[in-house]
Amino acid sequence: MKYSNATNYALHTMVYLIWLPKASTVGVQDLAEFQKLSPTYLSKILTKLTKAGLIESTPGAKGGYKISKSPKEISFLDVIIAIEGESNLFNCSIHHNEGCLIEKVMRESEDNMKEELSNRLLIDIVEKMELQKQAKESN
Amino acid sequence: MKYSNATNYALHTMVYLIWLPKASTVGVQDLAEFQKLSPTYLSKILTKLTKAGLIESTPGAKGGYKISKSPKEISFLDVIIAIEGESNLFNCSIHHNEGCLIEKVMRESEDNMKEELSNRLLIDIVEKMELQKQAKESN
DNA sequence: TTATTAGAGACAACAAGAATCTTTAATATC
DNA sequence: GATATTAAAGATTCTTGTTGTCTCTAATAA
Ligand code: SF4
Ligand code: SF4
Repeated sequence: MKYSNATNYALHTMVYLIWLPKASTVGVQDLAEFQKLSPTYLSKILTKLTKAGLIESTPGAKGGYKISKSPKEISFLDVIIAIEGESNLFNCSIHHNEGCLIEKVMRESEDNMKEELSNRLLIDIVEKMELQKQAKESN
Repeated sequence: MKYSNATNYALHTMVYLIWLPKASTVGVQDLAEFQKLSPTYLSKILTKLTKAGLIESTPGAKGGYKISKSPKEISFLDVIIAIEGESNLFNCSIHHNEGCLIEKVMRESEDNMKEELSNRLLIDIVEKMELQKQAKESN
């Protein structure tokens, strides 16, 4: 059990887009080159992010992607769900039993992780990165 | 991303073994029938649990499996690691960066889940199940 | 010695993920 | 309106890991 690579790529892309100057769009070509990925493959990941409302896309010349304005507060969980879907990690094999204690523990532990992931915003770590960068430059 | 079915089977088996009267062994045949599984397949799962030290196996006539005496306190996490291994959910694709903030968040959230899973003991839910059963019978 | 049971190995079936190629649709610019 | 540019969708292949079966070997109680 592990996250798909697509989730990894999506997180990197989102951080990059947030780090970018606002209102500037960037094409899938650049994003792919930045991560050493095939543009068509990354395109599918970006489409998922778009459908989840995390980024906006405009086709045509001078088009590309940019961060969706409305959610200035995009959490890690938002990105993960956009890629992995929102199904549970643990699902009962055969006879689903209402109020089962095994399931309860598994779900609760998963919720713990999701809780943490929903509280962590991408913008926070981007800001930290910029601080680190500034500190380095002032050396 | 989801738990493998093997983890599900392993959890059911462990709960069943703990629920069983102590020191009584049960063969893979019975355990497989109980879960509607092929014995040979379940056998592999049981071998993993044995190697992890969670259960003991004795071959030969009147042999079978029983819960390992020493750890009366087997956590959910123990079972999960025995099956899924102990690799991280999130691992960096290409250029691993020391002190990366993305990785940090992902690891911390995962640790949250594992923390919860390590605090939950199988024996606890077996005891709860027995209480539920008694309550039902006294009706 | 024999019946019984776990364990190991090879192997097939299947599903999901990763990745590429091709075609289509939308849009800014001229 | 024509054209260049760019996202989106579809089909398809490749790879990987899981699931499951079959067969053979090793250990052990009776
Ligand atoms: S986890 Fe509980 S509800 Fe799910 S299959 Fe097992 S016993 Fe049934
Ligand atoms: S998560 Fe961080 S350390 Fe890992 S590949 Fe991405 S940037 Fe590098």
